[in-house]
Amino acid sequence: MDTHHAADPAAPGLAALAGLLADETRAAVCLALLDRRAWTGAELARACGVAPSTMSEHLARLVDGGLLTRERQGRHAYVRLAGPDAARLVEDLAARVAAPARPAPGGLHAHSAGRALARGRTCYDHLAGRLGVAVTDAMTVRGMLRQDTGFALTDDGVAWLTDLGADLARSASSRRPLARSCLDWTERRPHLAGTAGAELCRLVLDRGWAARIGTGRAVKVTPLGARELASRLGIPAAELTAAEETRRSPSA
Amino acid sequence: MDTHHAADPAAPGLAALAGLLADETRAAVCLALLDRRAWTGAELARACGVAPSTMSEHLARLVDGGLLTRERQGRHAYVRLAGPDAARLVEDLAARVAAPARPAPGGLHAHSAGRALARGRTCYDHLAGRLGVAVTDAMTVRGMLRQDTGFALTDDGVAWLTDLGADLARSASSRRPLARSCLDWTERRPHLAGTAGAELCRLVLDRGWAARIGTGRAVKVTPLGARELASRLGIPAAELTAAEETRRSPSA
DNA sequence: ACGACCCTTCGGCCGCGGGCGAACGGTGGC
DNA sequence: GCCACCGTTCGCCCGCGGCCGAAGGGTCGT
Repeated sequence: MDTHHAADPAAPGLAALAGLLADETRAAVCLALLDRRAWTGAELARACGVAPSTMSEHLARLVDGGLLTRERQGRHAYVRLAGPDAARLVEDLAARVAAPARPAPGGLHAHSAGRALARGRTCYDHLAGRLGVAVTDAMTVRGMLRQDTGFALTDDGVAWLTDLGADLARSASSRRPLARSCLDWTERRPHLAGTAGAELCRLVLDRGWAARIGTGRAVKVTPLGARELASRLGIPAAELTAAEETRRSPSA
Repeated sequence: MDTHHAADPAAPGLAALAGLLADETRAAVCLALLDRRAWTGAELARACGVAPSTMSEHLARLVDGGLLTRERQGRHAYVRLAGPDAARLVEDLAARVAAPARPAPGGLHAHSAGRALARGRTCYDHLAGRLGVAVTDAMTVRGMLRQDTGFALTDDGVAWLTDLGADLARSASSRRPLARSCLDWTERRPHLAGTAGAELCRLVLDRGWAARIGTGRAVKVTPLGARELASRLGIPAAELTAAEETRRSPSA
């Protein structure tokens, strides 16, 4: 008989899950896929600097582990994060590790792409960066979001989003929470995620209040969006455009 | 020059963090340490079925990675989870993997220790198991906790906990949230965590409303505790003792 | 039909790291 | 002072797995 000691039965599963992200290339893949787009193996191989065959094996492991899904279209095989749950796992772990204490001028975000990402981006399916944090802060100040005793929309917040045209019943069948906090890795501050965050992001992009920059995660508030959001949130439009690199305090 | 591609700079850190839990022995260590006690290396080595020298190396890696802290006392070196953040990381990952679809009779929790753990236990510093879920559900029904639009205590909930003697200002200086949701790995349902959950757990144990069974994580509601909690939560005491194995629906 | 392209499989290489036992130092009990 | 015990370090073995290039199969464009 094998000496099977009283170790927690969940240990093998936990180790297997962690093992999926324990490789630098696979971690880079999951981070890249946070943009919610479907990538081909060749694209990912190029982005990570490994051979297509190597990437193929990594993707097979990630798909097999349930983190990614693959959909074949003709001669292409697109891969994307399996869903909000998988995205959240990657976000959570990444947020815990990315501690660029201070994005000093000349430092990490000196290049324009980095600055654009810091200004505003999507975090899988919701808004992040200074844009996401600014909207979240404004909603908190206006009593739509309660962050002092947890993280939940108020009735006012639900009404505001519904007025805006958000379909908050969407995918309510799943156990995904309506509102949850997601820690921003540039701002180190929480912003709105969950189905409400996803709906808000969808609305903002659909109406042209913000637009994607290029093909990545970066988004930019449009003049129309700055006007509309600022008036509906009761804040100066400058807080949303945030052209300058100043940091604001949360204004408790 | 090396071919440094545009892979996310956070990838190495993410891989390193995941790598800490990507080994079965280290995963078992972290799960064992969820009981919030300080273990010696020898104890952990015995529990995991590896040599003391092997365990020593694992612990060194975990301490170095910031997940564990070590405190020396005489010829012993005690190790414990570094704090609520580290505990949360382990909890989150473990909850995502432990999917014992149905604790059928004769199945996973057939033995008495497993049944005791399913009834009630601590999850690092807050209550979990059917006990934790029952209290959380009761608080939700009584309007002390709002789960429909996120997860936050209501003003009533804050007052109820304060009346009970909870010191909710404790460690408010840190960024730890007052209330957050923690997914239970036996019940697959959320229960109260965060500083409020920790305070509630501390109160319940201090007043003898529940007592630890043996030296592990399992806790048992005392008759006094069943009376007190039931009357303060406005539910039948049977919901807390939960001697039988029935499952209740959340009663939205 | 042919070539181009994408993905996958396979064999081979190599380094990382988890495992052990032996040896060493530090602490406390006798 | 001696021994017992705990923890750590070291050398060693070995297997897993990340990496590549070569080869094969599938799909589309021409």
